[in-house]
Amino acid sequence: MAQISLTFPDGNSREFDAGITAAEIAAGISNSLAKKAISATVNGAHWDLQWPINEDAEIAIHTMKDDAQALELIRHDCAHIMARAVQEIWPATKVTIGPVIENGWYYDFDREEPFTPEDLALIEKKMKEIINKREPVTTEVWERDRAVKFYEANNEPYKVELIDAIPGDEPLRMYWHGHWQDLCRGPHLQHTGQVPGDAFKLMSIAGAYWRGDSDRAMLQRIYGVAFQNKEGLKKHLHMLEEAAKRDHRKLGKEMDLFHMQEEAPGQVFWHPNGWRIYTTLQDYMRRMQDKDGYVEVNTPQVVDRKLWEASGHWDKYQENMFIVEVDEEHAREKAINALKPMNCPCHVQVFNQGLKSYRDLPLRMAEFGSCARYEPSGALHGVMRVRGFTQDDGHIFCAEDQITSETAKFIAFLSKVYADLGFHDWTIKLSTRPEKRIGSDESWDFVEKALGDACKAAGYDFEILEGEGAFYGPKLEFTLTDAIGRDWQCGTLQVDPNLPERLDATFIGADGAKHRPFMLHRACLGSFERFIGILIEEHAGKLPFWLAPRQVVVASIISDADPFVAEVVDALKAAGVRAEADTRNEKINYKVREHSLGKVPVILAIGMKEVEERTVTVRRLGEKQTSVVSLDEIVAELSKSATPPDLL
RNA sequence: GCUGCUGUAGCUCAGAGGUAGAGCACUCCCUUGGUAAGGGAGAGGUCGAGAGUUCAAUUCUCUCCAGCAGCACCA
Repeated sequence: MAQISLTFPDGNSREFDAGITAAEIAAGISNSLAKKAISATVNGAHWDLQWPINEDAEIAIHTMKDDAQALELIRHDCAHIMARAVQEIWPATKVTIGPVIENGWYYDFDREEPFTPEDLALIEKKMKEIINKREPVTTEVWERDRAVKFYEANNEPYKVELIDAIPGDEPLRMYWHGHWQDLCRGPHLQHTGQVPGDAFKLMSIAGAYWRGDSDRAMLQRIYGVAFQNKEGLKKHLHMLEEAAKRDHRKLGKEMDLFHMQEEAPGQVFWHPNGWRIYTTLQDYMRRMQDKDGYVEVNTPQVVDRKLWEASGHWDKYQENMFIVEVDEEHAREKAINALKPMNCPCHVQVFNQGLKSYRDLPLRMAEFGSCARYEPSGALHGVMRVRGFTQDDGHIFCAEDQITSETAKFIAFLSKVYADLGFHDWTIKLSTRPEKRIGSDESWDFVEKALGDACKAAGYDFEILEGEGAFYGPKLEFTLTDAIGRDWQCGTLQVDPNLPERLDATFIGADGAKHRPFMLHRACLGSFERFIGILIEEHAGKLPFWLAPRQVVVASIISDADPFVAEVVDALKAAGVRAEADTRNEKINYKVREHSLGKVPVILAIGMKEVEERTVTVRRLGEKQTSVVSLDEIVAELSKSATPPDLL
């Protein structure tokens, strides 16, 4: 028998017969390791304890203490155990796939009857039974024909289709959890009892297309989460509760920021409080862009389809545009317009007015452009995904040799804005040429390199998303991570040589000839609607003072203090602070509770003591402790807090 | 758009084949109270829209609209 040499994590190597399994190696080390082992890593690959090892390798044996491997196996075994449970309860159910995802797994089923929330409890109970049986997990490699015949005989057409999609040279692996069997890449645990029965939970049922294709069958997906122990599960469920508390739709109502209604689905009715945030943010962006050399423009909402045909949007996105038909009395033809879904074609029209010289470039054109897109109904989500929104849009018209420096300039701009808004954790992704594209490879080479170089020059690393670019050019995507670890793609910068061509934008070069400018599409916040949603969730409603719609409530403790309350409010307002009086006939407890729930950052309480001393008692949101400060002092302090970061 | 669920007072929700209820909010009265709900009274609803079944529908059925979760989509 051939010998192989295995190297352990401590650096020691030992000889073994080829074909030995990690389970056998573990057993050779100690009884307890044999029991505790869950899987191995063999030459970097996650390896099932049962799989033979046939060549020299570096090997490590894992136990539940190895988080990454443990979680993967627990979740993957949960998927199988859940599928087995479902088929035991409803034998006619067809199985499809069940991968591990963040925090858990899902499994897609084909079954006539829909699953109900009550079914989840049933399935969980059955899963616990299976776990308690501690049945062995076993695996075999099967011949293709045998596997296909097997699944055909068992009426599992989805599995047959999966086998067809697996490349011919890959072994087909069958796994058994007790008597139940599934086609699976593996690896898996040693027996069902290794899954912690108290650390998983079935979460929800949802529809999902077979193979993610909306033209194919709609399956039923069950989601679950699983961890190594009860505490992990508890922590996760707690995190979900926290996320629910931050939901901008809930906070939007509680803080009286905005509402939506049936008559205008996907569009926001901004209330005074929400509009405060919006205008504060917009004023800030306007100042920042102004400082960064942008000119601001404004372009029409309703634009004839001819322009959209010329830009190419009509072809591609007609379905998603709001169409406006105008039947003018004397017009021969009905005019067909569309609400603008984006601003770029209009910006090219502005650019095209008058001859442009190379001396005008780079021309940075910005618009807080209100756009309308007919988003599919199922995509709508609070203010995060809407049909009417305003982008902090901008287009930089430039020559090819300005792309790198303009990109670097934008990254610096964006980094300042994100920092001012409290986001320090963000990343860049570079999406490169897709399969279907226009333009020469040389031009793609150049532009992709320009974007990458600009990132590097600015000191930022980036991840490459191969083939994810737009058909006309590559793009940078800026993704920020919020306080509870969720990622939001906000900023973008896209190089576009196509639209200037289609809409015939030109400039006169130093050589006196006409040249085609490049266009850089760029946005920093993305849309105000969505970004405000993110801000609300990031801060759980407790916005930084300068962005808070209601900054200070001055509350009287006794009505004799009312005149001084009015004086304090006036002084704060004069100093640029959003202050309001609360002189209602209510106790201070009541007022504090109400304004705390309303996320007002500062409450100033005023009783007779304060009136006499011309002071205020300050209570900050989230703090129980109060402090007494003179009127002049608090006005100076809050006036500073209310100043936007770019004006400090 | 697809699958499933949901739609009752301003908000959060209960309820039932015989046309509705709670708490909070609101209005009025009493209370002037020192940091997360003081007491009392009152007003408030075409039960998402339309059609059907029924003696009778807000309740059952169908269609539509909107929302929620996920999928698909996101120039």
